[in-house]
Amino acid sequence: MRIATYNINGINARLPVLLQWLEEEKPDVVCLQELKSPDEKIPKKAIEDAGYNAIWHGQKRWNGVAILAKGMEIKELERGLPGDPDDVQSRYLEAVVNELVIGCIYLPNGNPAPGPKLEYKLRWYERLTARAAELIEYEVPAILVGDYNVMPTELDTYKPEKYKNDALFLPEVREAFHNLVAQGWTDALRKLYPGEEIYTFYDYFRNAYGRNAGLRIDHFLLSPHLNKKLVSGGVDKHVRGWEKTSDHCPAWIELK
DNA sequence: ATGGCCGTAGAATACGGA
Repeated sequence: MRIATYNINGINARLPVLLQWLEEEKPDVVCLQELKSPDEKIPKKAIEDAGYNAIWHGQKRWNGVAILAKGMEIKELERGLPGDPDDVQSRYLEAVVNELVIGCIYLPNGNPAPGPKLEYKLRWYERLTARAAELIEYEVPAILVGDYNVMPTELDTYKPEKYKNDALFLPEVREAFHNLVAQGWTDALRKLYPGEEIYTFYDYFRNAYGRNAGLRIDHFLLSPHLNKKLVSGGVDKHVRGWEKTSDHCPAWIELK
C-alpha cells in the first residue's frame, strides 16, 4: 500500500496539478493539507472521477485537511485534534483505511516567533503528542503523516544558520517533534535515507527550487507495528517544477 | 536586514504561509 502526503496550497487553484499527479502516481492513500477551501467548495466530483473516496475538514481561506483513498472505505475517527474545544482551525483528520489508522496533520507554522503563534504551535504539538500516546497505547498500526512545519535536524535545511530563529527550527519546536517520535514512532523517510538530503518544500522566492534550497518539513511517523513493514519511499520532486504548483512536493512511502 | 512569490477574500490591499 502506497501512502502519500501533499501540502497542496489551495486545492482549487492546484486542482490540475493534483489530478495530474494522482494520474501519474496512483497512490492508494493521500493526505492533503492546506486546502484553503470551505467544505462546500472542495472539488468532490473531480476527486471521485479520479477514482478516490475522500473525507475532508475544510475552512474558509486557510488550513484544511483531507484523506483520499483509492477504492477503499474511509472510516472517520477524529475531525479536529482533540484537547482544545476552542481551537477552530482545521488541521487534523484521522481515519481508518484498510485496517490502518491514518492521522492527517497540518501543524501550525508558528511564525513570527516568539509570539502567540509559536505558543499555539507548541500547544498543538502537546495535544498531538497526547493523541499519539493513545494510539501507541492501543497498539494499533498507525501512521501520523503530513506537514509538521519542523526541520528535525540540520540535515533537513539547506542553510541551518538562516533558520536558527525561525519557528520551523527553534530548539523548543525540534524538541517537541523529537519528544513525539521518542514515544516509539519511526521517521520513515529519514530511516530510508539516513544521512541524505531530502527536501519536501521549496520557497516560491529566489528560485529556491532551481537552487535546491529546500526544507524537509513533511514527515511520515510510523507506529512500532509498521516499522518493519516499510518497503520504500521518496519525494516526487519533479512536481514542484510544474506550472501553478504548490510550494511543497508530494512525498510517499510503501508499506508491505 | 529586507523583500522577494503565492492563494484567498473581495474589490485595494491585508493576511497567512515557511
